[in-house]
Amino acid sequence: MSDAVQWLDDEEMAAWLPLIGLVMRLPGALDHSLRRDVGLSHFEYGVLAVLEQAEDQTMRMSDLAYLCNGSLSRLSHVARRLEGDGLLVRSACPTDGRSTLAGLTDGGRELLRNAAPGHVQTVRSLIFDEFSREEVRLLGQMARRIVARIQAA
Amino acid sequence: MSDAVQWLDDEEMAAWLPLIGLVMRLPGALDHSLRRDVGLSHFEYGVLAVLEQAEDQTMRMSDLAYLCNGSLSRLSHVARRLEGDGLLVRSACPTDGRSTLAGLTDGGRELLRNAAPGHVQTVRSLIFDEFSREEVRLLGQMARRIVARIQAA
DNA sequence: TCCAGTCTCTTGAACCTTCAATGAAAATGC
DNA sequence: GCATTTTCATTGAAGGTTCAAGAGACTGGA
Repeated sequence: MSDAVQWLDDEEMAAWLPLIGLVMRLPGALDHSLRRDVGLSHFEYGVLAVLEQAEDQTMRMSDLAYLCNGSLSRLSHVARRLEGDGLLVRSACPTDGRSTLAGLTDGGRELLRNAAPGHVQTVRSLIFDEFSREEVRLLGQMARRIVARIQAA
Repeated sequence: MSDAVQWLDDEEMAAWLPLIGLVMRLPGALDHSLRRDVGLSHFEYGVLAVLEQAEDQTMRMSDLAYLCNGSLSRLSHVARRLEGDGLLVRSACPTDGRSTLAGLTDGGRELLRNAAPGHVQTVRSLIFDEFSREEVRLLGQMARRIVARIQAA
């Protein structure tokens, strides 16, 4: 029986612990600065930001959830709150009766315009000020490969 | 006035989006497999795992919270639940009346023994099976630098 | 010694996410 | 066509996290 566990060795541990630290602390850090500056969580900000890039600033809920790295249920709850705050509108999809389209409102656009500079500055100070061009490329590539693994699982 | 925003260019975006994807999806993935296998969240598992490595398998709540990448409040709530499940005990610190010591119970040790192999396997399949030795070293180093930035902020 | 300030931890309320159930519409298979 | 299955989205409940407040214990200076 070869069910012996291949434990993490010291080198692997020395990489794993900081990685866990990163994934556990970064969302909180982003939440904190966005909440302070514009009263939004990072996920809420992400929803609006993704929508802004979309054609007609409109997108199906499922696609939006996928691009925002969240569950459809989570997005649905968040969309209800954002809609209540006048930052987003939902409407029936004309071509598929099952789908709902989420669209950015003028209020949503304006909030993004106010929020974006501070958020970019936060992101720069946490990430891009620290790394060289080449390191940034590498970091992105590694993150992409891990996300692919997660999605495959 | 030089308050012009230095937006993220394409290369930076191409790194930032996957990194966000990573930090938003990895905790959920770890939660999911641990919840399925042993009924614990990743944070709960982390609390027990950190305790296991500690001297006397005992540690002050604040130190534990720090090493687990969570707030003291979060740890306090979690410790109450873990204590209720008999996985952990809290006791007064003999040398500092403000502090509380958290210690691993036999039940906690046993649960860890059951949970660890599957968890290591999950981590391997998501991270270490994907990267070379050198890449792993780099990933850890980058994560460490970002965490340092977060803590400095 | 005393007291103001700080540190450690807990608590309850508010809020958010997850999970499972549901309903409606579209696609599939016979 | 019709029944079945799958997809899309919402909902309410359960459970977890955050935030602000507060209790108790230590510290250092007057």
